[in-house]
Amino acid sequence: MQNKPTVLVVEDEASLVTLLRYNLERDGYRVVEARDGEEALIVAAEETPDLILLDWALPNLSGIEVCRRLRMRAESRNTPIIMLTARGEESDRIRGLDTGADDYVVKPFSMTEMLARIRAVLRRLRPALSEDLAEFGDIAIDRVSRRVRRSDREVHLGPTEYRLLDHLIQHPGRVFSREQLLDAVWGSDVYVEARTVDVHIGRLRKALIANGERDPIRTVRSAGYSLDEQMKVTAG
Amino acid sequence: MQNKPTVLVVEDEASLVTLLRYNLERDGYRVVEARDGEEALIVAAEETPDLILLDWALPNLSGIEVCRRLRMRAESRNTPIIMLTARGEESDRIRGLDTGADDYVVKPFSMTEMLARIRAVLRRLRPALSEDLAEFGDIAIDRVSRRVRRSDREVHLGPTEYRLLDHLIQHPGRVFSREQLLDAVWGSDVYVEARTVDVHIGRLRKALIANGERDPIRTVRSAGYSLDEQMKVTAG
DNA sequence: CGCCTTTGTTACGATGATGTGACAGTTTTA
DNA sequence: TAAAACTGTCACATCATCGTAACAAAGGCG
Repeated sequence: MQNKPTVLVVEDEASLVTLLRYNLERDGYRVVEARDGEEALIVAAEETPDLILLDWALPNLSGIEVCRRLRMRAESRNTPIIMLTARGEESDRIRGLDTGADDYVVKPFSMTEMLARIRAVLRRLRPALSEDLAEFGDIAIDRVSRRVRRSDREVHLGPTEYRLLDHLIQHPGRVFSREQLLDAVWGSDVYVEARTVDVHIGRLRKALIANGERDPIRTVRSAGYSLDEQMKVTAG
Repeated sequence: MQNKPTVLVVEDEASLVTLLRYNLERDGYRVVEARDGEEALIVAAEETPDLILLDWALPNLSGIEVCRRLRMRAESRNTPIIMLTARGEESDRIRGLDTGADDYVVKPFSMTEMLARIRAVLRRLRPALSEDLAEFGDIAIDRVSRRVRRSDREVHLGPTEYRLLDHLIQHPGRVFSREQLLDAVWGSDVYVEARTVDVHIGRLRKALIANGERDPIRTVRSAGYSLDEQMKVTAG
């Protein structure tokens, strides 16, 4: 399956969570849940979601407080947040969006509108995610037709190698540990050996350099892997 | 390719209209114009455009009001609408999405971005509006007579296979998951096994390659099916 | 240079996804 | 109303892909 954007839904009303999950998954997102503020902070750290839907009224920690704390952490500082508020709770702070949220939606909302908001926010803040086409040097990956090409040559990748490349290409140059890659590409719920990542990196390399091209993947000893930004300039 | 999609541009600033028309036509669209809200409603009814670009600030009727009214009419209920808003009208953007716009663009915008948005919205929402004739490589499907032919040979398809091909051909190259196909072809309310899609894909293939022609359908392991764009160029 | 850690690579059994024929039930056609 | 067409599901064969262990190679360090 494609590398889906992950959405964290923080909401205590179970029926609403179910509804959101159904529609979000149908629109191509991966959904993770949290019931209250504390859980939200934990899950946000574990999953590093691409977007957070945050209910304003939560048990334990208020939505605003969660929002504030998320904004203080390095890994979620730039994660888009959409606030859910009930009619009548629209204080000026929310209207001004100065709580750190990027948008807000008033309950009850139409699902069409919610999905449009999500697309809009993601597009504004995470262009790489909503792009149908991602390129890195002479490597291009088309997420619609699910094809990978390297300088006019079609490259065949297995599902895992495809997701792996997709993830790497979303953060060019950034080094990912094996654990991070397992979380992002395999999913945080599956248990596989960290060394398995090596094997798939190997398979990905093999497919990408089949024509004697330069290896686009950089190994960072005792740290992990990344796309090699050198390649962009040195490529030939 | 099919008939050109029609785009209705609702905008009172003449220079912007000219610019949009030029670029849209270059990208293969047919362009019709309206200067104000009233005219927009009239033209929308006459032309039944495939997409509407709607300025938020208009003489006569505000963009939001136009949007609301368009949404109330049967013939434009499902027409995608992209709102144009000026910087600083950000909060109105939210109301715009409430009203039923599918996307919005903040002025000033880059033309590249605008064209990309248009493609994205059309790709997401257009299946409803179909041309009478669709072609893909040497395959042609006539929606009026409900006939399918492959290079001068008439191909007989059952109802489900016909709808399946019809859906695939509307987004050539795009990979659909089994679930997406069930939603689109069977309807979102029926419950059938995902594997049923495989069987019908098989039947569709069998009918299409009865004369030993190339298989136009691509299987993407663990993802779904798509029309194989390679076929267009490789076909003989 | 030896020793240890880390990474690359291969082989292989297990798992999972897909293609296809058969079949029973249902709908449409003649 | 009988025949034909169509539908959804299953069973089974086949093939791709997966995860892991094992070993080779490379790097780091004294």
